[in-house]
Amino acid sequence: MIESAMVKAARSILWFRRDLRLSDNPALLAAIDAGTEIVPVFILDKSLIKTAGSKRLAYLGQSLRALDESLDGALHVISGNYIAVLKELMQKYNATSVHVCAEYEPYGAARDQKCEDAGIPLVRSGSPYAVAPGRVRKPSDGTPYRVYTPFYKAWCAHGWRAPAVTPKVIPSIKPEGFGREFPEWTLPEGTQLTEAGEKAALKRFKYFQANALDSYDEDRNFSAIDGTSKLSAHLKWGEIHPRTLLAQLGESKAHDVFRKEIAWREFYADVLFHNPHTEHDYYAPKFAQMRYDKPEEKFVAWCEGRTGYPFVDAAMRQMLHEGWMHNRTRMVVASFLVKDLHIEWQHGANFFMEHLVDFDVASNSHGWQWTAGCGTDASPYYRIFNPIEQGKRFDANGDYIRKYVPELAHLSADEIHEPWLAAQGYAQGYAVRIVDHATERLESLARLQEIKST
DNA sequence: TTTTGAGTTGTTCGA
DNA sequence: GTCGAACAACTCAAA
Repeated sequence: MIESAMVKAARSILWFRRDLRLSDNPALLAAIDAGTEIVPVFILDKSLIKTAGSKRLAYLGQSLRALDESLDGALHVISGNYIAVLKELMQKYNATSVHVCAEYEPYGAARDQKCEDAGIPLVRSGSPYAVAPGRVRKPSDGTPYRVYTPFYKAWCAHGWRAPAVTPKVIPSIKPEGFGREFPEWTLPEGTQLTEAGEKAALKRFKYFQANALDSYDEDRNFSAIDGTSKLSAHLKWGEIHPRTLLAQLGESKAHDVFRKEIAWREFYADVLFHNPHTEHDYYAPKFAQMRYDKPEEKFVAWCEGRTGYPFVDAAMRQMLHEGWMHNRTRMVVASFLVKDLHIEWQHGANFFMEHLVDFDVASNSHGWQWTAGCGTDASPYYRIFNPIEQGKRFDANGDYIRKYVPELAHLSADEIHEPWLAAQGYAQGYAVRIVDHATERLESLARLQEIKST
């Protein structure tokens, strides 16, 4: 009796990072278990703010407000160096442990290591994944997988836990006279983001389940259809956990395709965990030897969505406007940058990092590398997206283009993918093509030829 | 150790 | 318009 009372007298800190939710949160449960009271905190570290663009920061600000509301105003939000802030909090509240959700990507893993080196008693519970990076390995020799399909099979066979319970009562300490440094991040004029927070995430998942999940295998490719889950930002910030999603999936084709998308996120997290340098470097080193062009005027045109290729420009403007881009068009714009403009993937990846609300370092770096052909799967050298054909195939009516490129809104479905063939194609000031796709495709193949078997 | 089959998302050309 | 073949060679996983 006395002993358990003494154990329970401890206070614990719950350090939120990318797990901004209360349900299915093992670190929260561990923190409650470890102390009579918990101190929930989010730390605004400079390095976090430096790498996130205004849209991601605005989303984060919203998500923190939502988390604070569900904690009944108990969330401490503090600017400063994470080690200094944690030490201060531990002293102030006489806390003996700091509970976190483990992180595995280079920045997060290094940060947590620094905390431990500085004497912070971190207790890791759970991870942002159904299966933590490093767990799925080849049975033959224990090394990690480098190919997706066998990884997926092994990942399924490994399995995952059922979602954790949601605590009924969270005995948290409210900040008094400090710790309420909620950022006033505002959006650039004209931008519009999806709603942030755990409630919004669950609402979106339910909507997706009711309206799009059963036709996901087909509809997810069409950029004008709301056929994807749009859960990426919620997953990025941990407003919902992949376990929660997986627990709701069945065995149909459509459900399996969605499960595979979740597994892609985990595969790339695993690949980056085992190869931290591939955050910025080539997974296939020989691609570093290829001839590339410097990011100059054409790169700027790509960034601003005025390449003269309607599908590419619509996609880039969608990202600038919403902080999100459809999966299909992410590949199209990436292929265009790397194979039509011959610019290294890192420039595109950095631009995505600045503008995507859902930016995830593993998915981003390896998604780009897949398109560039230097990533994990041995991409056939001839896989070069045709931006015109992709538009015709996946946005046949041109609705997606019309929505984001008003200079083309007056064109019919037959004209909109090739304004250069339409009499009124440039009547509203649309940009002239910066390159010729057929020419640049051949150029790209020629440059690839130069690094063949080197 | 050797062998074999397979590898997210495409495009073009010619019949 | 539709359809199948061709487009390199290599690496990986597993038998």
